[in-house]
Amino acid sequence: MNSSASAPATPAKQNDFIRDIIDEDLKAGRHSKVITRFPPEPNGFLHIGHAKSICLNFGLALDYRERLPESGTRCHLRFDDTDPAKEDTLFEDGIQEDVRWLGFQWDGLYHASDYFEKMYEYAEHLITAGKAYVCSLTDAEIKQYRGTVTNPGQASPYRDRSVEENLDLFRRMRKGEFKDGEHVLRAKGDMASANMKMRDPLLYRIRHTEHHMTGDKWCIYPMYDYAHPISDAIEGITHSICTLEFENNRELYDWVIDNLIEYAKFPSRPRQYEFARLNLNYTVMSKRRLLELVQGNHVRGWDDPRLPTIAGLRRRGYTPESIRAFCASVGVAKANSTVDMAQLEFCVRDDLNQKAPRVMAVLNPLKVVIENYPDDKVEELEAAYWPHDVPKEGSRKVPFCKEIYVEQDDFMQDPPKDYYRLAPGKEVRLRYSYCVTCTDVVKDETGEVIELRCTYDPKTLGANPEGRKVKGTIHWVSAKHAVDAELRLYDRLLSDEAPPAGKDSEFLNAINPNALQVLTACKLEPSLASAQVGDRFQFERQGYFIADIDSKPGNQVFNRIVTLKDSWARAHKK
RNA sequence: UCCGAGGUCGUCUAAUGGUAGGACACGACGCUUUGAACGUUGGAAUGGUGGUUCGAACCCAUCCCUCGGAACCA
Repeated sequence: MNSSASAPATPAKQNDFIRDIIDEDLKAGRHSKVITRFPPEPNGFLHIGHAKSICLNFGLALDYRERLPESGTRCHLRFDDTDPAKEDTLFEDGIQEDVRWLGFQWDGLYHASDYFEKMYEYAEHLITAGKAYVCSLTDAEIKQYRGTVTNPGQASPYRDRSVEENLDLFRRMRKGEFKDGEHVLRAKGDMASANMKMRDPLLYRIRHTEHHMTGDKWCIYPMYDYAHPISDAIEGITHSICTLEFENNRELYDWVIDNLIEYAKFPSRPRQYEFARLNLNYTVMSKRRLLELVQGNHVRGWDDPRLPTIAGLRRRGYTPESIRAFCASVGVAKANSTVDMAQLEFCVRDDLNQKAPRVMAVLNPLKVVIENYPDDKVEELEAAYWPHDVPKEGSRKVPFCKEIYVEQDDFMQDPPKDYYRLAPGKEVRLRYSYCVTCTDVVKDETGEVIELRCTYDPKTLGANPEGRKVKGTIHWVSAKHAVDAELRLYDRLLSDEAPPAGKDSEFLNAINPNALQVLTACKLEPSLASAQVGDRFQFERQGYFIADIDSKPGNQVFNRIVTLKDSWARAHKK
C-alpha cells in the first residue's frame, strides 16, 4: 500500500470539530471553498507536533478539494517572518524539505513579509480612523500600565495624541528617525479589558535589524497579532487554524479584521479556530528544550534520531506514511492531551510490517560450532524476504556452514521452563535452516560462555523433526560470510513519561542514558553488504532498521527504528 | 484572584436528547520455521451534586479539577 506524495494515504477518519465547522459553513453558504494555511515561523526545525498541524491543514485542503473540485480549495505554506532577529532562510529550507517529505505540496508559498507594505498602509488607516496611536512609553512602563490579570491597566499618557501627530510619528518611525524601543504603534483597545491581549496591544515596534527577506527596507516590523489576521485575509484564508494558546488572541484577531475589512476589501473574512497541540510522553516538544538538547550537545544535532523533530524521525527511519497515520489516529480536538509514544511506535511497525523485507542480523554474537556438519561445506539456503501474511514475493540465498553466530540472548544456561531457545541439551530451529541441539558449552576462565557446541539434524531442512516438537526458532548468520556492522539502538529520549515541569534545565536529568546504544561488533547476513542508505529492513526477531548516512563501504551503519513487540520479554520483565 | 478554554476506559478519540463505540496499551486463548504479524476474546470510562425529561455524556444550576493568558515572541 504505497501512496504518492500528492495523495497521502491517510486512514479513513471520522469528522473532527474543525470539519464539522467547515461543513456547516459550506452548508450555510458562508464559504464556497476552503483555504487553509500552515504558518511556521522560520526560526527552528519542525517536529512531530507541527506534523499534526501540517496534516490537519493540508489534509483539509485535500479532503475538501475532492468534495469541491474547481472551487479553489487549497492550502498555503506561509512563513510568519515578523521578527527578523530570530528568523533565517536556513530554517525556511529545512521546513520546506520537511513538509515535502511528509508528502504534502503547498498551493503557493508566501511570507508575512510579502504584505509589509499593505500592513503599513492599513496601519495608517487605523491611525486615521482613530483606532491606533503611537505610544512613547518604555518597555517597562508599558508593562506597568498594562495592569495584571486581576487589576485593570491604565491609559498611556500618549493615548490621546492627535491623528496628525500619530501619523507624523509613525511615518518617521518608518523612516528610521528613532531608535529601537523609542516608540511603538498600539491599537486603541480597552485598558480595563479582562482579556490582557486587548489592553492596547502593540501593533508595530522599531527594529533596526536586517530581515532575511526584505533586507534593510524596513526598520519597523508588525507584531504577530497584527500581521497574522491581515496575512490570512489577504490570502483569502477561510479557516485559520492554530493551537490553544492563541485562544486569548482571537478577540484581537477579530478586532484587526473587523476594523480593516471594509477599507481593505479582503477576499475573505477568515475565522480563527484553535485545537490542542500534540504532546507525546517520553520526549520533549518545545522549541526551547529541543534547542537546549542540540546546543548542549546532549544529542548529535537537529536530525538526531532520538529527537521528535521531523529531521530526526526521518533519519531514525520513520516513514512519512506512518507519521501521517499517527496524526490521523490521534484526532483533532480541543482537550489538552498527551499521546502515548506506543501509539507512534505502533504506526511505524504497522507500516513497516508491509514494507520492510526480512533479513537476519546478530546484534550480540555468540559463536556456535555445529560439530557433525562437514568442515568445508557451504549450503546456500533459500530465505524468503516476506512472511506468509505479507503478499509479496522475493527471496535471497543465505550461506550456512559449520560455524555460525547466534544471539547471546538466545542461549541460557539455566532457562525457565517456558524458554524456547537454546540451552544445554535443548533443540531449536535455525531460521530457514536446520534444527540444532546444544551439546556443550564452552566458557572462558571467568566462566563466561564464549562458544556453543551443537549437532544438527540433517532431516530437518524444510521439514519438521520426527517424533518431537521444536518450539523455538532463532536467527543466525554464517561466521565465515558475515558482514560486520555498527548498529545504533535507539530508544525513547526520556526515562520518565513526563519531563520535570520546571522552567529550567531540569528535564535534562530525565534523559534516558540508553536512548542511544552503539553496538560495533554486529554480524549481518551477507546480502546486507549492498544495502543502500535509506533502505529499511526488519532484522528478524529484533526490530526494524534503516541504513544510516554514516555507512561506509565495509562498515555498514544501521539505526534501529523501533523494536518488534516482544511479549516474552514483557512477560519476564519482573 | 480576573478572563478564556477544557474534563468520556490506563492513553487518544467517537456518540450533540434514544444500545457509551473504535484505536493504542494491557491480559487470556488460537495460529506460527520471527515469542513478530494476524485472529478470537477479556477487563476497562461519562469529575461531583442537584434539576429538566418517558429518557441526559449531551440541556440547566452549582461545586471541583486541569490548561492557557499580564513578551516591543509566535
